[in-house]
Formats: sequence, structure tokens, C-alpha cells
Amino acid sequence: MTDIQTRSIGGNAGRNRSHNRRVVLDFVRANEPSGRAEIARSCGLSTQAVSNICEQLVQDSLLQEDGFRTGARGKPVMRYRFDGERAFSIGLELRPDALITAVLTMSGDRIYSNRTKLGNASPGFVVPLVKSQIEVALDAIGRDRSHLLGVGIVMPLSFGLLENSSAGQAELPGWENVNARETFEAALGCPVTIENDATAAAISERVSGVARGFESFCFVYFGTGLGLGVISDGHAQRGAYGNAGEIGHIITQTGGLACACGNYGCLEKYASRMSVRDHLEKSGISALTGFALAGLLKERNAPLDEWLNSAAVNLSQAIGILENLFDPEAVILGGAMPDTVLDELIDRLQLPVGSVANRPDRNVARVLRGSSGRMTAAIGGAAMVIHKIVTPAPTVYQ
Amino acid sequence: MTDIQTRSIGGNAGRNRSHNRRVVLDFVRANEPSGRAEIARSCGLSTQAVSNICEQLVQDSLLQEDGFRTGARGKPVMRYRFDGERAFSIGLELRPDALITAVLTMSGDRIYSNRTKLGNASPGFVVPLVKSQIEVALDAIGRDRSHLLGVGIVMPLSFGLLENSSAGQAELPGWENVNARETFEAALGCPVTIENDATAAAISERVSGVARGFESFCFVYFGTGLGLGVISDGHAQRGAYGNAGEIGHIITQTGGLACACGNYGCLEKYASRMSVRDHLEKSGISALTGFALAGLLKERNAPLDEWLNSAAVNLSQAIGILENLFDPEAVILGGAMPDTVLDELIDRLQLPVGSVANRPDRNVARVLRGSSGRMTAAIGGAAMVIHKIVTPAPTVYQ
DNA sequence: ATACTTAATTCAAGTTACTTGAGTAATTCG
DNA sequence: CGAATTACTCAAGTAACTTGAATTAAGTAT
Repeated sequence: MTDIQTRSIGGNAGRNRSHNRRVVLDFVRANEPSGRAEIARSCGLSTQAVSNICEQLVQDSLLQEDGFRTGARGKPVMRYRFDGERAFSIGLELRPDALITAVLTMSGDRIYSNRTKLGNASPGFVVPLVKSQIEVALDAIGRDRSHLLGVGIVMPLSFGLLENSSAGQAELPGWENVNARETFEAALGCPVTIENDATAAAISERVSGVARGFESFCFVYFGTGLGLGVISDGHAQRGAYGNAGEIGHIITQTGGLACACGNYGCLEKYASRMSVRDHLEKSGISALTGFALAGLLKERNAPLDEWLNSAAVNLSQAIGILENLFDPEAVILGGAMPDTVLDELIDRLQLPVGSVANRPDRNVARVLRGSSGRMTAAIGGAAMVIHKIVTPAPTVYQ
Repeated sequence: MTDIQTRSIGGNAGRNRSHNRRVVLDFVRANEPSGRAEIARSCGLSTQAVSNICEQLVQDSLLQEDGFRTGARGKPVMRYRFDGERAFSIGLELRPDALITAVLTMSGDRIYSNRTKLGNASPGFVVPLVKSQIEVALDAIGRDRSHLLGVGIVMPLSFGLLENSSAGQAELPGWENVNARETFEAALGCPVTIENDATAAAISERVSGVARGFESFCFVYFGTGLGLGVISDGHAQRGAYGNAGEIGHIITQTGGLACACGNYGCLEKYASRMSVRDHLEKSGISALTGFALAGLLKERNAPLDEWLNSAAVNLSQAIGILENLFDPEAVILGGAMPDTVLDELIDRLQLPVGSVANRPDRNVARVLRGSSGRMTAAIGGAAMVIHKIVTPAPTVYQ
């Protein structure tokens, strides 16, 4: 269940102001430190308007002054930085077997994290647990609760799909007909944002990772399967029914390995945690943890090497598809896979030459490594809250 | 060169006004007839603001009064309707060999079209020709010029790509370093919108075709190659550099036919005007026109039948990818291919079962046929103008 | 019929937040 | 050192919205 899309509403001076605050915040966050004149030029506002907005944002401790910059001609620029130290947000990842909690300051620094095993992921059990975990986190960080900006919850979601469809398997039992946002908001008494892991990770990357300053990019998320988060003009793409980004089941090998979804040659059969586990098990190796995988990579394990090659071939193809369809600033790889493995994968990619991403004027690599590890999704949950506060609506030109 | 949107800009009274006009128009179009008080409640504006906006919209002949409604208590409601008959827009498609002109009323009815052969597509030659073709069209329809809402121009575009990249080939000579919008706006003295054929066709479908009422869908456009237009939450997706939608070069046959882009098995080698032409030529058949193709289909031509089967296989796979990545309300096939051929193609598709589009609650087919024919792109150009006037930016809630 | 209730609309004033243009300040460049 | 350059501020001006009272035209109850 999702929240049905609402139609756009009209603007007035007040709504305009809050839009402009977001525009300015978003710009400063991506381009800090920056001066008012520069902000004004970039945001299409007068310097006077920006001056007023900045003054207010400083008062609200969302921006801070960062001293004068000299060296260029003209009057020295008073530069502003995003002030991310006082306010904070809480992110939780809900998996069938675990609940992970993370707290992030507005600037994206993790100041708390925790992992709790879960025997039961049903709403009746999880909702009170989330509530108590938030209390535990608040106690642990010892911060004023009034500075909590909101809660972001990451959980496997799929909306209205058939039993045997590609995405349906990971769904949490008991949540099929529950509006998760409303349920959590009622229980927690503060704004809640719900998202899937890949989108949350993508947002996290834009809030405080390698995608800072990007407006359009793709994030390929290694979870149990393989997910895709797409940010376009600063906003997450969810599709008509909320199921966008099902990259694991695009076919990269015509007539390849049989997949549970009914097709052959799905990307997920070649590039995912499941696939590396399956491949290693054929050689009698059981590597369930990221730590174990990183170890195997270090000792140049042959089966892992085979997997890496095949994963790289298939990922290259999928990345080519993403580049051609979305024309992103970059494709980011991250999630539940060790950094070293991701780096090795990226190293082995053979990206198509004939892609719209193969531009002569690139200034970032076509593929970047994002943040990874067990906490990625929970951190993403907290990042979603920040994103929501900072990111303005896309502009429609007259 | 186009204007690629990088980030949202701030609002002011004027920008706010034009947003509100769009919000009101969009609402009335979807809920006509409706009164000002109702509009105000739905759009989150005061009745006074709505009154002023409506007055202006009537003046601009975008709304019309539709008499009073009585029967309920209180003062009778003056109801408004969308006025689709008086205002109009002009669309042009610029190809290397032809310039096509079409005029659409706001309600999407074509009231004029024309095709002129082109020996020279350079700016110096084309810009004055466009200007004069518009004059010819205005004379032909005999309408008040003040009701011309804008001009939409469809032309092959690719931004900042390498020579050998997949999309670069179709580019018009002489336009590489020209800002087409600015050039045309300066010459024509009215707002100009520039877009590629696939996106224009997609927008056209939403304004007055099978995608009316859709917020998110994909349009696969048969042009010389194969293009993709993506509408997401009502807005066209263009990617970070404006090159999104390069669907012709996604690989649907691992190790398949060699493509000019350097890869093997690109979709365009199996499903495009080029590919059907190449395939038929192998059997000594030359079918350059849509009419000829439709004829071959009617007489159950064997080589065409072969092509249809192979095109359907590869398109099915590509559509599966679109569904999984974008989760659209539907995928639409259209463009320079006869309706009968498109219908036959759709008939032969074998869509993946394991796709997020395979929902039990679907109320439209997964694949629809859009408008097709020579005029499709020019009509799309005119539709872009309408779309721009009517569709507001999505609202970001606080 | 008459008075009351309801709801849409308008009028006029008030408010917000932006823009504009003149003026000031601080620095580099020649 | 003066000229040029750039950032910023002040004060006035403006567009477009909101507010609250007044007006209008029904329907409804007496």
C-alpha cells in the first residue's frame, strides 16, 4: 500500500518562501561553501531575497557563516555552509530477520547505530519494537527530542504484484495490506517516510555520499537480490505503482541461467549476494558474510574470481542499459557487499563504448562506488528525512 | 544544445502565478465543469486568487464560462470549462530531408498539416523556412494570431556525445553548436519548445491520445532508429545531459548482430524501420514507405513475417526491461510504422510473466498502440506546447 | 409571501516576499 | 594610488496572494 499521488497545489507567498528555502539549502549543501551572490545567480533569485533567506536559515541553525573568502577581485564573499550538527534524523531498516537503527545528523554523520535480531516481522510485533528502539537511540545520543526531524523506515516493498512476479518474494509477512507510513506515524507521533532499500541508499548517497551535487543518477544496490534506485532531477523515481527499479530481473544473457521469476538470464543470477553465494557453494565454499567474501578476495580465491568475471560482464551490460535509458551523471554501486569486492567489480567492468554516457566532457567516472555494508539501508532511511527537508520541487519552466 | 535543467530555481510572484495558472487549468481539464469555489478548495488557493486567475484564463481563451448551476443551496455557481477550440499551437518536425508542420487546437484536434521537402537542414536555411511555414499555416487556418500559444519543434538531438556514440549519427548538420530554442525564439518572436521525436510523441499521447490521464508511461518510437520517451509523474524525463531514452542500443541478443555503435545485439538491429528495410532487402524487396509495408503485411509476405517474429522477441525483452525499471502504467508503441504493422507486432509480443507490470489489478493492457504515421512527431511538437501550458510542477509536501 | 439559511462571489484593504536601483564596502589590478 | 570589480545593504516599489466584510442569489422553513 502506498499513498496515492495527490495533484499539485497552488502556491502563495508562504509556500514560495519554503520552496525557496529548500532551493537555497539544496544549493548550499551541494556547493558549500558558497556566497549569497553566487547562490542568487544559481537559484534565479535576487541577492536581496537570498540575503533574507540566508539570514533566516542561520537563525534556524540550518546554515552557518564560514568566514570571508578573498583572493578574487571585488568585495570578499561571506560564505555559508550547511549546518548539520544540531538537528538529526532516525533511520530504521526492517528485514525479515533483523531491525537496524541508525541516527544521522543533518550533515550526514552517523552518531548512533544498533542491530537487533528479529524473530517476527509482523506489524504487531515490529511497531512497538521500532518505538522502543527509537527511545533507546534517543537515550543513547542524549539529544533534545525537539531536534528530531523525522523517521525514515526502509523495508522490502512491492505493491499489488502477483505471487510469482519477480519482486514479490522478499515482501515481509503480515504487511501486505497495511499502510506502513500511517501505521508508524500513528505509533511514533512524528513524520515517517517509507522507502525500499535501493532508493534509500540512492538518497543517502546524494545527501552525504558520492552523489552529493548530482541531480540525476542511478544506484545499483546489492541486497539479497539486486535493486535499483533512480534519482532524476533530484527526486526518487517510483513508477506508477511504486515498483520501479526492479533491475535484478532484466535479462543480460539471452537464454542464460533459469531464474525463479520464470525467465532465463536475469542479471540477479549473475550479480548479487545470492549469486555469489550459490557460485561459491558449488565449490564447497560457504561465504555468508561480507567479511568472509572480502577474505576470499584477498587470497585470490579462484571461484570468486570466476564469479567476479561473470558478474562484471553482466553488470556492464546492465549499466549500459541504465546509461542509455536514464542518461545519469553516474551509476553508483553499493549495498551489502564489501568495498573491496565492489571496487574489484568496477575494475573489471567493460562498459559499452557506444553509450550516451561515453562523453568527451565527463568529469566523474561513469561508475562510482557508493557506501556499503550492513548499515547502508538504515543510514539511507535517516538520509531520506534530510532529503525531504532539503530538496525542492523540480521547476517547470514557463 | 538545449537547456538541460540542472536544479530547481527559486520562485517569485510571477513564477508562482504561472504555476497557479497551470494548477487551475489542470484541475479544470480533469474536473470540468467546475466552479471557482470548488477549484479554490481543491487547489489550495483562496477563492479570490482563483477568481483572478480564472478571469485571466478566460481572457486568454483557455477557459470558458459554462453557465450557472442551480439546484443546490446558495448562490448559483458559475462553472468553467477548458476551452480547447480557440487557442492553438504549431508543431514542426525538422528532419534532414523534410519539414513537417501541424497545427493543433488546445483540445488536441489537428486543424492543419503540411510537408515540405528539404534540400538543406542548416540553421541558415531552416530558420527562415520555419518562419514562413508558420505564416503559411496561420493564413491557411485563418485564426487570430494572438491565440497562438507557442511553437514546438521536434528535431534529432544529442548532446555532447562522441562521434561514434550510439545516438550521434542522426544529428542535423550545422546545428551542433547552436542553441536551437534561443535561435527559433529570436526568429519567431514567440515561446519555442524543442524536443526529440520520441519524447514529443509521448507527450502527444498524453495530451490527446491513448495516454490521456496517465502520469507515468513509456513510449517506444519507431523513427529511423528506435527512440524512447518516458513520462514520469506527468513530466518528461530527459536525463542529466538530455540524452535519456536511447533504447535502440540496449542489447537484447547477447552476441547478436553487429551494430554501428560497436556492440552486438542492439535492439535497433531487430526492431526499427532500418532493420525491417535491411531484412526485406536481403530478399530483394524494397519497401521504403509505410504504405508499402502495410501492403506486404496484408499479403502475408514471408520475409516480413520473419522480421515480425524476430522484432517481437526482441521488443518483448526490451519492454520487460522498461516495465521492470520504470514501472509504467503502460508501454506505448508508435511512430513511423503503419498501425497494422504495430498491431501485428503487439499481437506477437511474448511479454515476460515475471515483470512488475504483470499485476492482477491492471485495467489497461501492458502494451498499447499509440498514434503513428508521418505526422506523429510534428503533432507531438504542437502537443508539447499544450502540455507545457497545462501541466504544473509536482508539489513537494512539507 | 416572507424571513432565514446557505454558498458563491466580489470588494477593498492588508500582507508577504520578491525585485529594483541606488549606494556602500572591501578587495585586486594596473 | 586610483580605477575596476564584486558583494552586499538599504529603502522603496511591486506582484500576487490572503483576509474579512459586503453582496448576491439561490433554497428552505414558517
